Amino acid sequence: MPSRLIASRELADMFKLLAHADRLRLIEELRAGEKDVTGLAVALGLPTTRISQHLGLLRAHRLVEERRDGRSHFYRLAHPFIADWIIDALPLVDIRLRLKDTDHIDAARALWSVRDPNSAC
Amino acid sequence: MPSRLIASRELADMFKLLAHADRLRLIEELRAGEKDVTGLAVALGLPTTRISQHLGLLRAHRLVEERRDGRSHFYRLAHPFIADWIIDALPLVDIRLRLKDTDHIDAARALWSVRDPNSAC
DNA sequence: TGCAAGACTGCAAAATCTTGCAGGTGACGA
DNA sequence: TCGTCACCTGCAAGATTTTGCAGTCTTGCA
Repeated sequence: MPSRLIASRELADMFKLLAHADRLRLIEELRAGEKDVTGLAVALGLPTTRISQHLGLLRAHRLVEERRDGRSHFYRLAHPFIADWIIDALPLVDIRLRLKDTDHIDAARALWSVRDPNSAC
Repeated sequence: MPSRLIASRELADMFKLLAHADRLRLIEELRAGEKDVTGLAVALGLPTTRISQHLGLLRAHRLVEERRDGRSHFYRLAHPFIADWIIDALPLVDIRLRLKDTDHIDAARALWSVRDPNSAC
């Protein structure tokens, strides 16, 4: 099989993994550092079961790493660079929407770019 | 609705659009310049109907633009930057696979990065 | 040891995507 | 005008994802 085809499929798999708002928000949360499942569930306002399922996917594809401490499971980004790369896509979202007013994209960029994401909403 | 949530959803929509090997290959083909539907179908070895459907999606989200000339419809990338951004993700694919041997990813990077993609396979 | 907290997994229903096919539109040439 | 070429759209079957729920596992603590 040609390299070109392999690369497309592998890339598509990774895009598929990121093609869910919950999982993008998880990556965003983890950008600030490791967090346990309950903490993430509270931050996103979702049931822990769902968070756990998403984390299971991200973990299976080695985008996050797990550390256990007592009863808690702490997760962190395996490669924080991915968060920066996602931020790079914001201009494309902007374009895609063809907004006259790009304020909320700018706001989002600021939120994703801020040192401590939890200081803003 | 918070900006953060909007951005996640819009980003997820765009990732979803890119989460298909055929569509990634279309973007790759168009990186070299505009091409008509039949040309793309031949390049990818797929039926024109399917190509047309994929292009319809990409067009609806303004990732490609169309120009008609006689019976042919020529497509081009609305924002060629997207192809560069996709190339930036190859290291993540690499990591995701945790390959001992990254040769075929290197080969893919070379293919995506080459000036004229049609000179290589 | 018994119980509860924190998290994971399996499963099935619901939602979403993909794909081929049948049929339709507009442009070109005889 | 008629036929063909290049392409698009609608639709339904099939495949894949998402989601909630029930049940399980491990750890900490009394």
